[in-house]
Amino acid sequence: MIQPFLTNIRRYVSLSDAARADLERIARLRQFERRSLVSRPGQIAQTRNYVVKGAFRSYYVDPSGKEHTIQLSIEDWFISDFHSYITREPGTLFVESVEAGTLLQFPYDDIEALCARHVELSEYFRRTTERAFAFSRIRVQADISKTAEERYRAFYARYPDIVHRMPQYAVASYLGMSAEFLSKIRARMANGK
Amino acid sequence: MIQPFLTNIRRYVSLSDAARADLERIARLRQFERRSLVSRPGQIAQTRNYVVKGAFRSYYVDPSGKEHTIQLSIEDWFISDFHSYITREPGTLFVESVEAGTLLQFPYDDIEALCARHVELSEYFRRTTERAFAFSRIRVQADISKTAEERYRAFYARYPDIVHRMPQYAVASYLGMSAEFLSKIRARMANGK
DNA sequence: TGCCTTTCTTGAACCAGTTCATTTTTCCGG
DNA sequence: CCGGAAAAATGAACTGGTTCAAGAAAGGCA
Repeated sequence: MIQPFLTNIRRYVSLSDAARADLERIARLRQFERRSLVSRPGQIAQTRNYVVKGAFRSYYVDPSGKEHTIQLSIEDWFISDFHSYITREPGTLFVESVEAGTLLQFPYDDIEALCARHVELSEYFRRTTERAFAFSRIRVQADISKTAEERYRAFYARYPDIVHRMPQYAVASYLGMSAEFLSKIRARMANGK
Repeated sequence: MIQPFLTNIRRYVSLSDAARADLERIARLRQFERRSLVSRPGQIAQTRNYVVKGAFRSYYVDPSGKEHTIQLSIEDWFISDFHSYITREPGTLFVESVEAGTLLQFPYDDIEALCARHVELSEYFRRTTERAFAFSRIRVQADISKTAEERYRAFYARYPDIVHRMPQYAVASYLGMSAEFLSKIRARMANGK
């Protein structure tokens, strides 16, 4: 079950047997039913979560009660309240399974200890986080001068599987528009384009 | 001149003499006049840039010619076209000095070699990037349900020095509003609040 | 110091996307 | 495979912020 994650790591660094054994020792495999909570606001996110199977999302409920989707993740991605995980402060996000699925969970303290012990793990997380950060910035930059329709089209073209597996209102709020407006965009697209 | 950067590093890891010496060897100190370019779209960002002195900003010029400020940095922060630096692809941002200032520049290949050689450097960049990523997400999340005026008030309360040192249109586009609208917000605030 | 370019201000018209309310469709659990 | 609840669609009224245009102030440099 840990194989896909090891494959992911090997795309960035070469993994020693010692590091692999240590990772297997700290990893916890956890199953989630459809629509169940991985973590909720107020709790400190204890683990980094790698998606082995399923579809997950994180969202923020603002003071007025509106939901804002922060992240959408399927197989071979991570999902968590990352700010809470990093700062060790109570979180602000709901993390939930959209479908039934499985997460590989890695506790914070264990990961920190392993990064200090194995350079390649430190390097793996350094590089992947640098990439994630760089790509999140490019995404913001690309979206900044797009209309809502252009954002949806671009997202659909790049991640059709995510669009199909997530509820439409989650996609809408991820793309920064109301559910109603996304519905109208889709209606427009279904007709004469 | 490299001292402030070393102090920054020591907030996260303990730095060996060997690593310190290696860092000093690869660092390049470079001066910039007011309003000069650090890098421009089309070029690959060759270095990580630490601000020793001055005020810098990066911005994107979209297809319609509109400027969007991506980052505002003063002393003890970094500034670069990070996506270009990480992916080694041609950049999309202008990086320029707002005031005369000095950057400490670290070439990509040298940093990669040093991170492989010294775990503490890998750990320093891993931790700081994780934090930067976590805080950038929290900022997006906090701003998502704020009006333009609330975003400006929050930014001004947290970074008054940045607001004073940067041109107002740069702050406006960093906060995702037009320069005209920020001007109106400030007029409103100057009057009966 | 004074000039000239850049930045900031102000006002009016406009619009992309929201909000609210209702109806229709989908889909899941029993 | 059916009943009910959640999700999606649709329409009408509205609004926070943009755009355009033009004048006032600021501030760097000769």
